[in-house]
Amino acid sequence: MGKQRYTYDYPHPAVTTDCVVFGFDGHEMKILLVERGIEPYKGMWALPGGFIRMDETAEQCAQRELQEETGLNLSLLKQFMTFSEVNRDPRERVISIAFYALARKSDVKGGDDAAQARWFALNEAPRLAFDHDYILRKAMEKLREDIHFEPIGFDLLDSEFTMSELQRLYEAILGIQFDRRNFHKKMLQTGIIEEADDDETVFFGKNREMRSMSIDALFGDKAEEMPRPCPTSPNSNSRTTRRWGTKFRFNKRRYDKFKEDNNFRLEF
Amino acid sequence: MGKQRYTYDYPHPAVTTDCVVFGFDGHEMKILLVERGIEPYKGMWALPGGFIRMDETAEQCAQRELQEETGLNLSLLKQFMTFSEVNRDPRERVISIAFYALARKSDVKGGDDAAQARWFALNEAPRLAFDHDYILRKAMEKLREDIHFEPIGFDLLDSEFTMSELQRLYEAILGIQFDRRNFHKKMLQTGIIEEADDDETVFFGKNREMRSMSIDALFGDKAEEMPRPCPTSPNSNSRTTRRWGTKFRFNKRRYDKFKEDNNFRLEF
DNA sequence: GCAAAAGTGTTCTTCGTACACCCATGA
DNA sequence: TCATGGGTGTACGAAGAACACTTTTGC
Repeated sequence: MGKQRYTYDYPHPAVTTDCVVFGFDGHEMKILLVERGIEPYKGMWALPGGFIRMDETAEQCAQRELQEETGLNLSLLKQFMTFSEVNRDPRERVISIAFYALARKSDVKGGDDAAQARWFALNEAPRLAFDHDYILRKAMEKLREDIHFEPIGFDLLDSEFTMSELQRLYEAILGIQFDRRNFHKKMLQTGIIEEADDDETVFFGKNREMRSMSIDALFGDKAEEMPRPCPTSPNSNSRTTRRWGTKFRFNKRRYDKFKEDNNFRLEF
Repeated sequence: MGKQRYTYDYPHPAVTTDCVVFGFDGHEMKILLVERGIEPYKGMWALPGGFIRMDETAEQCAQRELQEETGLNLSLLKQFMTFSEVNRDPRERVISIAFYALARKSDVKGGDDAAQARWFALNEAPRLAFDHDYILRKAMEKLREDIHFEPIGFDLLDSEFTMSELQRLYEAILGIQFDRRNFHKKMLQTGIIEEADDDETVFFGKNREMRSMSIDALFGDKAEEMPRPCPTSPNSNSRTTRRWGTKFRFNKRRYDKFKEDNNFRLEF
């Protein structure tokens, strides 16, 4: 059959989505790139993405393209900016709606169904096709902003994680160093993470009187009567007194309540 | 000459920009709407905006359309979200890149070059065409977020303003009430506004030691040796001892420095 | 003259931040 | 055994938040 063509009274730009997928391997931030198989920029690395279809939203398009090109199926894609420079694509006028997404550690390690997709450490990424370097930088800026208000860090870790992993993650995203003790206290104090040791919910930290925490800084304050594992009493079920490598998990329920209490504003 | 038409191998959506223009009359938030002169939604109110041209960016398009439809020429348009629902326009597939902008009090009062443009109080706005009610709500959410980090409030006031005006503005945007004294102190303490009384720059507040201010709250703290107009000494040039209606102005230079000192993160 | 808005300081509480030592693990 | 990383608490200073009375202006 003959090639179908589409005609309009006025010129229309093409519209694509591009997706910046962040990952964290426990030590540094990674991004997922695909190698372009066709011109333009054939052979260069680029953000996964592609042209929007007429029957899908930008969100659906980004998710589909990500799945097709990298094998990753991430449901939480966050739109952060639309790029509309006139000559950003040599073929024709292309406007790109950009998203970022967060992949779990397991995705980063296992990953790469698609042969042409690869994880790169942020500072080892090659130059990208089109204006994707710029898009990437904007995504990183947005991620830094968002982490002040959303507990996005947890989407980058496995469901159970150590406090040090969490701290390294925040340090990697924000590019600053935290005091270990202050970070630990601050995180517990919010009440949105809990010890994952036993199955029963141990109530750590105080939950009341929580206003706003300046993020800059995720550090402690005065420890206030928090129940702690007493090392003297022999813990029955775990024979080896495991005091190291304590695992924590994110408590979504408590986070939602916390946000509600604080007028939906949460600042780490 | 015959009607020119534009043809593509693959279907292309139409792309528009829409612009949410906020204003503040000293007491409540306003938005600028235009009445639609053509179908669809003829006669309804809508956000100013229109189709993008092939030789302009989305930002340029938004600025141009705003000028054409309302007579306002605002240079600071902030892109906040792109709307891509499949059926948001009955004519064809239309993707809209949305911006918000801030107009000064004088623009709100004088305004309306265009016959079909009008300012509405936020809570008195009619139902809007297309999905513009939704876009408006998203713009308001974004404005609330942004005010934590940017001194956008000042773009809504004239260059000189009273502390009460500023407070009413913040209260209108954030939907909360502040303690007058705490607000006053907090604002001066940041050092980014100064008294506009004399021409000479009076150094108000302290500029050092400024980390992060939780916004929720723009209130005071301990007053710290700030030079204040002494009411006993007769002020020479103004015969009437004017203690009320003190005007302030925004100090951009000091704001930039402040931001730099704080790693480009500013939280009110 | 009365009501409504603007101007101004102090105190207490909470939070941020700096800081040091011990224990476990693995090379 | 030595180096590295994890685990834990306290004390001080800054910032947040609550609070009342007086002066002016406009009706």
